[in-house]
Amino acid sequence: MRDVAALAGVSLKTVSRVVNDEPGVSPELRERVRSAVERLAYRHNLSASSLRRLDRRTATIGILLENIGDPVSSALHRAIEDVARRRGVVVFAASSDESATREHDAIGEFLARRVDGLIVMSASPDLGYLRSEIDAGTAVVTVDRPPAFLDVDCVVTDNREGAFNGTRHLAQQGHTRVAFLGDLPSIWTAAERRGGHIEAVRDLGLDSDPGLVLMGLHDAEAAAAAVGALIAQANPPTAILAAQNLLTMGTIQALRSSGQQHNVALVGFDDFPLADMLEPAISVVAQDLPAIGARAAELLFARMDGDVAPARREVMPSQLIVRGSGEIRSPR
Amino acid sequence: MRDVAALAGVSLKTVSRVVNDEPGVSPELRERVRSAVERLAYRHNLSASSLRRLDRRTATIGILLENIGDPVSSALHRAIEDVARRRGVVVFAASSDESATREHDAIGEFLARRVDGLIVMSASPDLGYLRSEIDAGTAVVTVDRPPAFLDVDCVVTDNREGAFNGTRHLAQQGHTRVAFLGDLPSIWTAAERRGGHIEAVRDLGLDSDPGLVLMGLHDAEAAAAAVGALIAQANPPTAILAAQNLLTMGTIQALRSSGQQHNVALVGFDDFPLADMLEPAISVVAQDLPAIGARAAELLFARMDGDVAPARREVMPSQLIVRGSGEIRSPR
DNA sequence: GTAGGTTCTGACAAGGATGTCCGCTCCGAC
DNA sequence: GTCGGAGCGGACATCCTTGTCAGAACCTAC
Repeated sequence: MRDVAALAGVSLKTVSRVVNDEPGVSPELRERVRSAVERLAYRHNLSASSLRRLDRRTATIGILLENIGDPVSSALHRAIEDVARRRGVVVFAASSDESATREHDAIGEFLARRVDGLIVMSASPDLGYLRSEIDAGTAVVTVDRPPAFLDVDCVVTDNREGAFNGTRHLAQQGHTRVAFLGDLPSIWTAAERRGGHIEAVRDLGLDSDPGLVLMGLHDAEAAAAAVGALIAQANPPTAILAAQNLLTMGTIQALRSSGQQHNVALVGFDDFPLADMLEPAISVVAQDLPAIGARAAELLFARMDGDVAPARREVMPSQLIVRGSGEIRSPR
Repeated sequence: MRDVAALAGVSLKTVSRVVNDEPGVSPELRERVRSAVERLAYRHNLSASSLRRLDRRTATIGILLENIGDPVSSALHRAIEDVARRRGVVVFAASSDESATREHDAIGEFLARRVDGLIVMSASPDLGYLRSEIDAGTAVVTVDRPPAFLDVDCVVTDNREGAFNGTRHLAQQGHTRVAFLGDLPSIWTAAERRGGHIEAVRDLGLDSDPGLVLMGLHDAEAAAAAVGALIAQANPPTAILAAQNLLTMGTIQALRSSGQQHNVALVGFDDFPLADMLEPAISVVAQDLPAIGARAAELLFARMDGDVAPARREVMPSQLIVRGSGEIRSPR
């Protein structure tokens, strides 16, 4: 910066004025400074700048998702990026892998770099440790799940209603024995979806066999094994609600390998590419991930802009997409 | 930090020593400082730290991919994250959407925040502008594509060989009219894959009808339309090499909607979930994305650690996965 | 008792930038 | 001729840390 000032024949302060687009610099001088910047390949140091400036902003946010390599997380990430980019804000991203300590560590790294805000798909049973950071001015919003022991905005899908609708849809095809496959019960969405399913079972008078509600399935293999066991039993379910992306995949595999894909009805949770190219095509309860991500980012930026309204919980609807697998009728 | 020092009854420097795990502090004092840090919820400011310290490191890297929401980019991102995390390095991520200016802008934002390194899937026809940054100490590695007009490490798949193998595989099933669907010709991988295909056509004496080589297809819809037109023509191809993720999807759609999925052979590029659940299951040329991402990150960190060897180009093999669609034999 | 070494600690400058404040020049308007 | 305001410069404090280096405290050995 000193070199730029020297080359342009102006003072440090004037360079700063030009770099920050502050008024009080004539167009010619502005141009002279810019060309000196160009010539010297000078790059503004945002760290030093944000250290000094009064608002202390770094124009940086951190996002912590379950796994930035999976379709759900990366769809959210992309949506957030688009909103952030419009404001010149850059995004740190990390994966928790559903580990509270990984999450805690990653968020610590973000905070050490003085992010202006955090968007978190929390794996932690207690986000209370963020309270002091919020008091210190860091904005926080959670996505996909509400914040535990912390009063901040969140954006979630109506998982309960989504699962309810999925099970009801299966009931409408005549099924009474509907199995439910869920992720780890510690995950809020998994518990909510189970809740919605059980509600539907109760309200619609379906078979409430507890052996049909399987939780703790976290990947396709576990789901496939569970489905294999389910359909091999004496009184098997005639329909399945697979309440997560990977569980749907595993269910499809298991049904096909046992040749039951046209006999056992299936509704998945979360849409995926080529769902309509399978035989049968897979009916799903779809979340609107781009909308969730974008909304979370908007809420975050609103907070950063000084919004002090009470914490909001925004609930986004899910959509049942009918494709075939969910419309297989009960043989009984 | 001043408050921590005051509370612990030590000097600023001693707090710094504790925070940075430097030697020369007695265990009792260390403990006293730590508890003061805890009590005051003090958090080390890495920006200020990297500003002051001699190595000027921020423990931050930036990665620029085509689209962090798509499976290829997010798989690379995840692999890079895992390597970075082991070193306590945090990752900025952004999408170029194949726009050189978006890429340039995003990289500029990274550099203004003084990233230690960059991993770039470059959409730019000229990365020369990074030379001054490299001289200034920023490490750069490209993935998926080689760096244009810049002498840095890169990690790429052997696209040419992959496409060659795909087309040869189709030829081995008796096909002589093999269509090629490629992405924008400005994308290096697309051009390479076309090159591999054309080489195979020549070497194996296949029909070299230029009307069978379609480039500039960037999404599933474009591919579907192209395939629709191809198979409707008088002398249609009997096999298709779809040289990109989305183009494979579009091809599957088009073949199914015309009922030709069991008649026209198909080999895709890039594996995808449920490829083995389709009918026919889809044969693909698969890249090892986790390996590419991890390797790129390792090269980057090696450079950051002072490796000054000449720039390397690491070429990773692809793998032909046989599932059915590529083994449909030619009717002729 | 002194010399010589550890071991620990703190004062001070520096890193790249911004905010504040004052002062100067120049120009046009009255 | 005076005045006001725009445009610019310069000095200095400050942001939060770390590198340097001098010095204090303590021990060991002769």
